[in-house]
Amino acid sequence: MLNELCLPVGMSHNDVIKLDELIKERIRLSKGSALFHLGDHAEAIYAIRSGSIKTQLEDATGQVQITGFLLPGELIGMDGLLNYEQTSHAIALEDSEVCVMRLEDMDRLSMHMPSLQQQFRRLMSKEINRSHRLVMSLGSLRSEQRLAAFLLNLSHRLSALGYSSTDFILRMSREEIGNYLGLTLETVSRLFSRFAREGLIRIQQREIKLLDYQALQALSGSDCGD
Amino acid sequence: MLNELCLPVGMSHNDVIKLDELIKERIRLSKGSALFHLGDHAEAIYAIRSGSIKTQLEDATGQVQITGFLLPGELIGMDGLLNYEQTSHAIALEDSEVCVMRLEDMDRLSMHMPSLQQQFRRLMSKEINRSHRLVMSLGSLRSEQRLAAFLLNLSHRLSALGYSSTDFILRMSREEIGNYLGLTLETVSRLFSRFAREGLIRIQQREIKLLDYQALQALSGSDCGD
DNA sequence: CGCATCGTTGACATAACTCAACGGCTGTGG
DNA sequence: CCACAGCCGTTGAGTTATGTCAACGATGCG
Repeated sequence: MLNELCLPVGMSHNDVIKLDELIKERIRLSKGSALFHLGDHAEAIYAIRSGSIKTQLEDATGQVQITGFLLPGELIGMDGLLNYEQTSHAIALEDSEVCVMRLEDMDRLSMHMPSLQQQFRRLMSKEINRSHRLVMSLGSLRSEQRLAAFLLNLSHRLSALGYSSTDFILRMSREEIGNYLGLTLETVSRLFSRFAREGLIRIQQREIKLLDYQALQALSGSDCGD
Repeated sequence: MLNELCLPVGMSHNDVIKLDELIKERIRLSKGSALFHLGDHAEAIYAIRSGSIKTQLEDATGQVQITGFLLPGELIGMDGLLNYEQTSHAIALEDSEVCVMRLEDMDRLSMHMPSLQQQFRRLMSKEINRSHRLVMSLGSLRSEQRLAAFLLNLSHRLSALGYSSTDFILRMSREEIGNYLGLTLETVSRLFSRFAREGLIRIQQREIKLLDYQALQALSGSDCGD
C-alpha cells in the first residue's frame, strides 16, 4: 500500500515512512466525479496519488468559486477540519486516485510522534499561504499578470513532479481557469491568443508550450508562487 | 496572566484553561507598529487581546495585499509556520495588545493533551476557510457586494465580542479597505456615499451605522462569512 | 458520424480605475 | 491652546480593462 507518490512533495524520507502508516485506503475517481461534496462529513484528508482535482466553494445562490487545482502529492480536505464538515467540493479533472488519511489514525499516531503533527501543521500553513497568494493575485494583479502567474505556477509544480516545465496539458477548461482567476472564459481565451501572438506561448486547445519563460515571469511580477 | 480575552471566540471553557497555560507573555503594540515583518523568524502565534491588527503580503515589487483585519480573540501568524518564517506583515491599526503562544510550548503541551492539537488544527482550518471566502469575494462579487459583505462580516464579529452590531468604528482607512477588497480607495468612498444616499448606512468619517441590515445582506448575496 | 461541449473572435457595454481638485480632520509643535 | 501641515476622504470627468452577447468553428465523446 505504501507509495511515495501519495506524499507531499518536499517531505523528508523519515516523515514519508511515518505518513505511509496512515494510508490504509485509496480511492479511484473517474473524470468529473466528486471526492466529496460541500456538507459531507469530513473524517479524513486526501493526498493525490495520480490525476488532478479541483476544489470549489459554492454559496447560497449557487455561485461557484474554484479555489485550487491540485496535482499529485498535494493534499485536499484541510478546509473541512473546522467542524468536521466539508466546506467545498472536490472534483476530479481527469481519472485520478487519492490516498486516504483518516483523522483518527493521525491523532493516534501523532500522539507518539510529535514530528507528525508538526509536519501536518506545516502543511496546513502551506495551504494558508497558497490561498493568500491567490488573494494577492485576485486583488492586485491585472488579467494578463494573473494568467502568466497561473501558467508559471503550474509549470513549477509539474516540474517538481518530474514533468516538463515547458510542455504540458491543461486539465481544466477556459471557464475553470477564468473562474479560478476571477476572469471570464472569453478573457482567458483572448489572453491565450495574445500570448501566442506575442510569442510567449504556443497553445493548441489544452496543449500548451511555454516559449518565453522570462517574459512570462516579467509579466507576472516575478511571483510564480508554489 | 490568564485572560479570556486572549482566547479564540467559540472555544469551550475546558480548552480555554489548557490554552491559558500557553500564554506566558504579552506584547503591547502602539498604532502603526508591527507585531512582525515578512521574513522574521516565526516561533509563536499570537492571539489578539485588545485592539485590531491588519496582516499584509508584500511581493518583490513592493506591491502590498492586505489579507485580513483581525479583532480581539482572533489568531495571527499561522501562515508563518511552513518554514518558521513569517510570510506577511502584521501591523496594529490602533494601540493593541496580543498574547504570545510559543510553538515549543504548544508542542510540549499537546503531547499530553491530544485535544489541544485538535483544537489548533481546527483553528488553522478556520483560517483556510477565512481566506477561501476572501478569494470567493474577490473572484466572484462586484464591488458593491464585496463592500456590503465586508461590513456585515465586521458587524458579525464585533457583535460576537459583545459590541453593537450596527454602530462601530472602522479602524482602517478607505485605502486599506480598498486594498483588502481589490478596489481603489475612490471606489470604496463612492460606495459608502451611495450606500448612505440609499439609506443602507450612515457614515461620518470612520463612524458607521448600519441602517438596513437586510438590504445589505440581499446585496452581498446573504454571505456574511465569519 | 453526429451532437454537445469547448474554444475563438468580434462588436459593444460598463464597472471600476485614473487623474485631479478640493475640503475637512487630526495631531503636533510652537 | 492655537495654527499649521499632512493625511484622509469626497467628488467629478474622462479613460480603459474587462465583461456581455452573439456567432461560428473545432474537438472529441458516445
